[in-house]
Amino acid sequence: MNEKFSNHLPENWPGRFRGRGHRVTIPRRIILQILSNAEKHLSAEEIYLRSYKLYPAIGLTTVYRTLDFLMKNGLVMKVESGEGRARYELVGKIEGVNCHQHLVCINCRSFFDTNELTEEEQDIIKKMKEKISRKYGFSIKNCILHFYGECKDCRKKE
Amino acid sequence: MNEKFSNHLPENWPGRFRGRGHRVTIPRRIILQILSNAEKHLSAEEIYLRSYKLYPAIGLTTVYRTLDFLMKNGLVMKVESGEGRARYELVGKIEGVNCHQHLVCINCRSFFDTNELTEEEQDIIKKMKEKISRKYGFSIKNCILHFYGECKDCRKKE
DNA sequence: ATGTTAATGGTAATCATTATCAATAAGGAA
DNA sequence: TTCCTTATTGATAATGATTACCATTAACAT
Repeated sequence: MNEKFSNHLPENWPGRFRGRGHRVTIPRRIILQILSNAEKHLSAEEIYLRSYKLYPAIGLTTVYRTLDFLMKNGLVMKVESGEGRARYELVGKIEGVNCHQHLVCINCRSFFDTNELTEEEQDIIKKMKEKISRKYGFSIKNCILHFYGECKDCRKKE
Repeated sequence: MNEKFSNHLPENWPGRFRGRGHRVTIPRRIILQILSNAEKHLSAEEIYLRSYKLYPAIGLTTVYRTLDFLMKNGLVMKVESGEGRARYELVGKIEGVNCHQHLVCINCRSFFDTNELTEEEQDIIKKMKEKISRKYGFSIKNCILHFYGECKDCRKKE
């Protein structure tokens, strides 16, 4: 199992929801489960297909709505990187730095997820986060470093 | 004039195009001009509206196609940050680090562009870029650091 | 067990982006 | 300069992801 994708949910997420007038529903459970087992970042449609296997009553609309809901509650991050559709990933740890890197090919749009940050680099980013957070009054929940360029295959073909 | 947005085009971009069987056309000139004068990152539609003022014959399709063309030729970077539409910015310097930061509100989707990197931080990112570049055979042309969170206004409203 | 209302799911609508294709114009050759 | 080839354009239609709508359902506080 890829360590990078072994994120798990915060201890008592159901409690956090119930306390705020939100409900713990089957779609929410299922989608969180799928995201926490995912081996890569999934698109809404991929999540829908996997949910459907576990719970055929689910609708695509609900998937979108649930992802949005989870995002606004700090459990999920939405990532758009030029493919024409968004991908979603679980935010494993609310506290602490969680900034990995995405490589995007500007030609074929292929997409790699990497995690090459040293501790020193994570630290720099953490400080950056705090500085910007203070300055703009933003409560930053997550970050991603996007690198745009040409992938190995596309470079060969030119 | 905001220093951050005073990027200008590489010296002889028309020559670079002509040498490769590409043509220097009115839409390409105009769109590059608009991007190089832009005070912020523009969406395709915004670019279209500004182009239209200078050259009403232009079509929206051409704007999209031209942006794509300029992107693949390393002059423009496309950025998607969860608004539902992409934004485009000029790549001022092909060489050198050019990694600024985008703040995106996961609630109202507002978008800020900042440039708070110290020289030390730019340096760290440059090294990261080179490391990843080597490891994955990617020719990285640009990067952006995305911070996701809640903006000042949305935090007040809760 | 019950009532309130948050949440769901099917369908239709929206909106950004892309495909198509005939017409146009950039720029090398004569 | 004029002509020819073909890269590029622009209008329209098509696509595909995401969102709006609304009647129905089901969490969960009481």
